[in-house]
Formats: sequence, C-alpha cells, structure tokens
Amino acid sequence: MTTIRDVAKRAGVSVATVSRALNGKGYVHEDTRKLIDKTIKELSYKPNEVARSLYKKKSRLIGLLLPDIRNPFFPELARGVEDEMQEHDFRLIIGNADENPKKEISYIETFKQNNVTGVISATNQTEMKHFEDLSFPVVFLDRTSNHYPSVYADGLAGGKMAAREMIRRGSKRICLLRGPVELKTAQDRFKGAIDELCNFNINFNVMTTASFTFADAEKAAAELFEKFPETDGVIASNDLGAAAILHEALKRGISVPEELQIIGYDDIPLSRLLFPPLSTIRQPAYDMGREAAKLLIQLLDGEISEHKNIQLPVRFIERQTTRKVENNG
Amino acid sequence: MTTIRDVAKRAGVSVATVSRALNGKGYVHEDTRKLIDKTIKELSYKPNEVARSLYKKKSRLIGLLLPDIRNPFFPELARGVEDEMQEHDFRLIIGNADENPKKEISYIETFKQNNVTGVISATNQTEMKHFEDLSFPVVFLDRTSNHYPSVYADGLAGGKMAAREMIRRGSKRICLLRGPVELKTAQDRFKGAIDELCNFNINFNVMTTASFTFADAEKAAAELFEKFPETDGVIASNDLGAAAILHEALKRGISVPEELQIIGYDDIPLSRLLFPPLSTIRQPAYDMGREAAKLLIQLLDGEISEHKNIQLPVRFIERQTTRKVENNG
DNA sequence: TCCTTATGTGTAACCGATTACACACTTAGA
DNA sequence: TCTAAGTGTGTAATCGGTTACACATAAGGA
Repeated sequence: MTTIRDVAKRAGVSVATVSRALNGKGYVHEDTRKLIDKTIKELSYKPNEVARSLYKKKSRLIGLLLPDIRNPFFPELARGVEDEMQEHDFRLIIGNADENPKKEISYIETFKQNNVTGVISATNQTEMKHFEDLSFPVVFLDRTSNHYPSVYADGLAGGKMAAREMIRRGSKRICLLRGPVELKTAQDRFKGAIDELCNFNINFNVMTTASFTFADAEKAAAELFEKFPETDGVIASNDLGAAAILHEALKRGISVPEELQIIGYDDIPLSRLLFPPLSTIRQPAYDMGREAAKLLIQLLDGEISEHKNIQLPVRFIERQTTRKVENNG
Repeated sequence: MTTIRDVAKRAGVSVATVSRALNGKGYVHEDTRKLIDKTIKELSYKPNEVARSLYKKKSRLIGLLLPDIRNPFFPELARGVEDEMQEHDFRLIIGNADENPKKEISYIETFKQNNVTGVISATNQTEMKHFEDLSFPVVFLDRTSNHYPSVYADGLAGGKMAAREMIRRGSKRICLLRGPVELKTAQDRFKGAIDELCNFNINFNVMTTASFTFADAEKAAAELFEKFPETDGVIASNDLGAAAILHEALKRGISVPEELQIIGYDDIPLSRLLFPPLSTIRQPAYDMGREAAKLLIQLLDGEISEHKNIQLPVRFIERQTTRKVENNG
C-alpha cells in the first residue's frame, strides 16, 4: 500500500506538505501543489481513512439502524439515505435491530467504536436512553421525537385521509387494523382514522395486529372476517396488512372493491402489483430517507443549532381496491 | 472516551498488559487479568476499533456490494449475510452499485480505505478486473465465477424445473421471458428452460426484458399479449416479471391458471401475496447470503485454501398460477 | 531600514491500539 | 550450583494520517 510518506518522498517534500495539499488547508505553493497532485496520480495514492479517522475521531461512516430490511418499507428509506449520503462522500454501516434492544445497543456500540460521524435510526419502541451521551448526532427517521431531530410523515393526516376517502366511497361498516400499540407512527394513523370516523358518526370495529409482519397480518385477516363478517371497508395499518386482507377477501369470494373496500398505508412497491392494485396512503419513504440524511449533514455542518423535526406530507393513491367517485374534492 | 491508557493507569499496569489481557495473547497473571477485567467493567471501557484496525490493517468490517436493495430479492440475501456476520462480530458496509461500474469502483475504494476484512459482492455484469489485486478476499453471491469463490443457486436446474412443471400441467404454447442478456444467472435459467422445452418438442416464443425492474417487465407483458395472443404458459425470468404478466393477464380478462399458467423465479416475499399466489422456482436467498458469509469467514480463517463454489438447490413452489396435477412425480 | 504580516515548509507530537524486545523472576533438570 | 525454559510485565516502536509549532523568506508599511 502506498502511504503519504511514499508520496512525500517521491515528491521531495515533507508529509505535512502533502497532507496540506491533500486537504487544501494551510499554505502550499502552487508549484508544490501541482507536483504533489502529479505524484499522487502516478502512485495512485489514496489516503487511509482509518488513520485519518483515528486522529480526527471522525470517519466518513454513518450508522443506519433499521428494524428489518426485509420489510419492504425500509429498502426505500435506506436507498434515500444512501443516495444523499453518497453524494456527500459518506458511507453506511447498516444494522437490522429486529426491534431487539440488545441488538440495537450492540450496533450503537459498533458505531461508537468505529467513530461514525452520525447515526440515523429508524428503529421503534426502544428506550431513548441508548441514544444519550453520544458523541455524534442522531437523527430519527419514521419516528417522532421531542428531544432529537427527526423526519417522519404526517400520520394523523394520513389516518384521517384514509377514513375520509373510505367514507366518501360509501363504506358504512368499517374495520380498522391497528398496528403494534408501541409504535407511535402506527398509532398516529390509527388515531387520525378514528377522529375522522367519529366526526362522521361512522361505526367501526378494531382488530389489533401484534406486529407489522405478514404472518401476523394473515392471522388478523382471517379473524376479521369471522368476527366482523358485515365489514364493508378496511383501513389497514400498513400495506402488508392490507395485502393480507385483500388475499383473505378474494379467497372468500368477497369482491373488491364492490363489496369490500380496502385502503392500505405506506405505498410499498408491492402495492401496485397486487390485484386489484391497492389504494393506499403513500408515505414518501425514499424522500424521507433523503431528508433525514440532509438533516444529519446540516447538523454536522453546524447549520442547524437546535433540534428540528421535518414532517412530510402523505397522499392518497387511488387504485382499485376503492370504488370510483365522481367529484374529486 | 476512556482509552486503554486509562485502564492501565487505574489498574496500575502497563498498556501492554491490558492489551494482552484484552486479547488473551501472551502471558498475563491470573490475578492481574482479574484486576484488569474489573477495571474495564468499572470504566466500561471498549477498545477503539479504529486504532486496532490501523495497526492490524484489518477491521471488523465487511463490504457488501448489491445491485439495488429495492429489488426485493436482495434484502433477503443481505439479511442472510448480516445474520451470519453478526454472529462472528463482523459489521457490514453496504453499497448499492446500480449496475454502474463507477459506483462499484467507488465502493471498492471505500472498502480498501476502511481496511475491510473481506467483501461479498452480488453485483452483476461488471468487469472482474476491479476485484483483482485486492488485499482481502472476495466472495461472489448470486453469481458464478471461475476465479473467485462464489455462492449461487442452480439456475440451469431451475430453468428445467420450470419448463417441466409447465409441460406436465399441459401448456403447449409457451412464452419465455428472457432476462437481461448480460446476467449469467438470468441466462442459466433461460437456457435450462429452453433445454427442457426442446427435449419435449414444445413450441415456444421469447420476449427479452431489458432489466429486472418492474417497469420493463410491464412493457414486456403488454407486448407479449399483443404479439403472442395464443400463449397458454409463461415462464418468467423472475417474480417481478411474473407479477407483471399476471397483472396484464387479469386486466385482459384471461383466467389464471385455467387459460394461462405462469411460473416465476426467485420466490420473493411478494409472490405469495399476489392473487392468485404465484407458482415459482424458489431460490433460497437468505441461505445463499448466509452461505456466502460462512464461506468468507472460512476463507479468512484459512480453512479453505482454494477457491470454492457453492451451488444451492432450487425448488418448485406450487401455488395457484399453475394447474393441479394428480401424481406428484 | 526596521518591523510586521503573509507565505511556504519541515519536525515532531499525537490519535489509541498492538507487539517486538528486553528484562526479571521462578522452576526444573543436570 | 548452574543453566535453560517458562512466566509475567514494561518500554518503545509502529500503523498512516493530521496539525501545532518553529523557522525561513518575501512583501508591505512606517
């Protein structure tokens, strides 16, 4: 491996001068700089990030903590983060925490030990205290926080929106899928939907799912049709849940959207591939990831002094699990 | 941050002794070891990985190169890699190369600069030369190689299997979706299918898709039904392609599997959520990831001298886009 | 002309670990 | 009793960068 010393020797200068040329800091004579640049090219020298990181106590690495990359919502988020970060020459150490505090702590430990510059966390239901006393900034993603900067979508509005669209399209006996009670984002949309249903004096039932996995959603779906067979509209807590409902409905010969309307939440890529394609509330996952990355970078640059929350809007994506209506108001 | 020097000072020994106790190397008196362990706990000292990595020229970081995490096949792969690696205390720097050689090179550069211990690459169609002259081992995943260790599923057998199952179930005018010609894995399954169709003297047509994205698959699907309306069986190059075909068929009122059978490839999580659930050839993505990680670790431990290829079996997952047959032979 | 400031460069300390080497003390065997 | 091997520990070099500081020279102002 060629080191800065090799470059210095070949260019006939000291390592300090090479370092200054490399980082554009301090005085370096124009001629010297050119000579060094040339030498660097000739030797195809690349600085050792580890050595750099050791001295500066900061690497070009960012920690990204996710619940589970296999949940189709998160790859979008992760790509958004990565694309923004990569434009700023940061790289990602990614960890899946599986909503397991031990894993989460273990990853945070890794982040510390590797001198990451910052962390973006999309994990939920974890105690905040693991994120205290860290020497780098933390941005929460897909999660609200009063104490840390965060980026999330407007769950309350999303829930209301789902309810309103469902009501407008004539469902009267609505069933709400309620996501894991410990997830604030899940509860926001749930509350939003309830608010709106109450406003319109619409009857509804609730089914709680233990997690956001498809397996749990399937169970809930089967149960729903047993317990509340008269249901003519389901507002799901996420698209995976909606898919399970759709599946179960078709299996039982219930026609969608004629007899049963379904609205999902998230708009994961799968949703448009379902049949019929799923109407849903879209969270701009990719953009959320990008925004979180931007926010973290601003924090690092000291452009923002206080913590800041960014709320992104959601929107209704009309596909074919809801009936058509005339006016678009 | 507490350093090894803090520990040494408090325990009244030298840093060398602490280091030896920490790594279990060289002689350390039992009493001294206990004292050091106690001190480490009291100070909750964690060694700085960066300093360690600088001296040893090896970190506990592994580079993972993927085409695009948003393609639902890859999260499975990535989780397999991560789970195995994490059991061995390795962490992942993940990069999405988007089949873009520039990005690929840039990530490999990052890997070098950060002293990664090894790399697992699931990128395709890239020139091998970027992987030459590296100071760490590289394992290819979902890709065959004559010069490097690799882990992949048996594409030829998978293609044959798809064709056989389709023939057994009575399709006579089959259309093959051919994946990107530059992807060896895509071509293997394609060739396998053709082999089998030829053996059975079955007619077939071919549609080539430019990429594995859903957008391209949709185009191909629409075109397929225009060009070959008599088709009664489609063997797709991946599940996303199969989903597009299924979608288009249902839109056109073609009943699946009665009039048209479809077999996908991969068995991504989405496949069972489609309606009807997709029959497909399952690649054990998660296991492939784990095997690749295991292989890399063996390589690092010097347990394997030569390069080694691991081929994992695929299997037919019968769902409901294919018709039932009596005997299961 | 003298002094201050700007420019350009080198020496050496430093970041926090690992380890080669030196040294001291036991213990065992001849 | 002497020596060699085994045990236990410390000092200092090392990994490859960055930067504080010192120093030399040139330029500008009084």
